[in-house]
Amino acid sequence: MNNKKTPLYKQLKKEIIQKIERGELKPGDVLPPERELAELFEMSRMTVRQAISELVNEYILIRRHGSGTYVAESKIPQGRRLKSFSEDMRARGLLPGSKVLEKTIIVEPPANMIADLKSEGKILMLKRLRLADLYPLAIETIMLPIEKFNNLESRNFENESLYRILEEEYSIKITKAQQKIEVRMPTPQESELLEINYSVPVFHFKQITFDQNNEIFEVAHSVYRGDRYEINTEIYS
Amino acid sequence: MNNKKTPLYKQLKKEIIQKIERGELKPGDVLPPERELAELFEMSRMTVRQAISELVNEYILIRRHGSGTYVAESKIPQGRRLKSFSEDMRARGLLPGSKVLEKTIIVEPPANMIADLKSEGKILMLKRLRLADLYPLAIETIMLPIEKFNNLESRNFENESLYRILEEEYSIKITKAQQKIEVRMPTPQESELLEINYSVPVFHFKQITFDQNNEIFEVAHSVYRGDRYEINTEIYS
DNA sequence: AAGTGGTCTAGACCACCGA
DNA sequence: CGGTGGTCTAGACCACTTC
Repeated sequence: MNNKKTPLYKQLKKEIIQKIERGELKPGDVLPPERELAELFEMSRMTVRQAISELVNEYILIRRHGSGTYVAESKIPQGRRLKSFSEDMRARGLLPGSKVLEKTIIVEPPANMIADLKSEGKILMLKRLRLADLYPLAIETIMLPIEKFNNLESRNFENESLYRILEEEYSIKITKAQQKIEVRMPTPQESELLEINYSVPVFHFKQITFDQNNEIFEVAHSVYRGDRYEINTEIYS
Repeated sequence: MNNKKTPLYKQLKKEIIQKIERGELKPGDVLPPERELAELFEMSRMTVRQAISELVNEYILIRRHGSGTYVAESKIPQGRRLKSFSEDMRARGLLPGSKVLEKTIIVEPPANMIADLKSEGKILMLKRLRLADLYPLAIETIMLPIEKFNNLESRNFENESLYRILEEEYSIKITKAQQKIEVRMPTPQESELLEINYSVPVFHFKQITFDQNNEIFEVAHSVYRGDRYEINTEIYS
């Protein structure tokens, strides 16, 4: 057997996810029946069901009563995928751009972000104006615990993708993000930076991003112009 | 026993939700231990756990290992499931309500909804003011092709769930919805109905809903107060 | 009819929390 | 320590899909 501390159903979950990642199971493929998996992995059917149930909740598998369990067609519904600003813009047919407004190392995060970043160490704060086809579209403020990312503060960020750097050079895999979306009026500073009238409302996104170990590695606040941005999404029952 | 067709765990789920709705269980309250619920409702503990697990997934309950199971506080993030207004409110710990503003049968849908409803027949337009804890929170305008739903126009809708009627009496299964979310300022009529100042921005949701045959059965526009509503969501890579 | 997932039982032992 | 939720078993029968 494997690690005795890890629950059996989590081991099976991992096994299935890896088969999907390695391409041995492709979208639309059928999984072996639950009874067979139980025999194969030497666990009871209820334990198999717990593993599968969690994967179904994560939209990775789909159950069809009387038919079988299948790998979901598109793991995550279109428009609900976690996208970087650049990816998002490209998907909308716009040219992404970036202008660094601030890049500082701080000890205390701002009051409105402190709740999520109960950090013990220093924090890199990166504030960027985000452009779409050369026009300002959003203001993005990102907080990263600098202790996890040696030398990250020396990077430029003007035209580099932060997520690409984290993934390729710091082996961070982004898995999940929690997002709150509010609507409000812009502050005077925001309306100036975004070049909008004070009467144009904005989206305010507050995002907490998790890595492969389910640890928070980023807290981001973004303010988007309400007159030039809309959210498109698909939801399922 | 109750209805023999309904699974036991769903009966228990309903029981718990009703206790929350009636105020017998308030946010932060402890549920009876699983073993006690099992005895009380004459079912096995695993069945109790299935009911509770689903409510935990819907962010209605929270489990604390070694301590107990609690009713979630209203600020807890909600999932990415397709929810009716009532379900959404319940998940936030608020009491849903409804007031019909308009219920008419029309031939031509309004210009801003026509694109999605290339309908050949008549349309039922239902406009409701949606309440949370008795205060106005949203204005919802729903268009349904009336030819598909015989006699639906005779229903009251004041305190009936539209989705429940469609599901139970017309065998419609809701599978998917496409949503656009914009932010804008309210019209004078909207700010009056929602009881907000003209300077409070609003969310504008435009939703197209699909049934089990992937056919559009509903087009809905909803306008939510920006000062009292926020979207909570999880996204995955 | 055969095979699949859906529901359910009556136990067992482990891991964590709080007094 | 006792009580809680967390994991797990080895069955059983039901409901649905597919042939």
